[in-house]
Amino acid sequence: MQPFTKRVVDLILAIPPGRVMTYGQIAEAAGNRRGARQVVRILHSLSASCGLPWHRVVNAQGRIAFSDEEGRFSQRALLEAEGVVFRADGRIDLAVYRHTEL
DNA sequence: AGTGTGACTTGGG
DNA sequence: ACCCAAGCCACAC
Repeated sequence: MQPFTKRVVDLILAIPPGRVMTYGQIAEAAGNRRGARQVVRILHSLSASCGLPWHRVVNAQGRIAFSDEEGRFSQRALLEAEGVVFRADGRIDLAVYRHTEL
């Protein structure tokens, strides 16, 4: 496993319940500001096998980055279960829930 | 080897 | 608010 990948995984695992991080933020924290898509791929490929909390990762607009209807529903349900409140337009307030890596 | 695509981001009009 | 172009990078065909 590459260093970048490990960093990304660690960062995601370090997100406390009720908080979220954006792809770009994770990528930057992991050392590659332009690696948002890489983060996406990692999540997509490892969440299934490693039980990563993919639901705590959203796009820069505070919206669930998912094309699948079921996936979005699941993620919303999981986040709400952790205390995250969604706005009327289906977004979450990043100013409140964004987890900064210290 | 070349091309297209995506669970992205940022910046400009 | 919305749409679009460019940047970046791994993977599938």
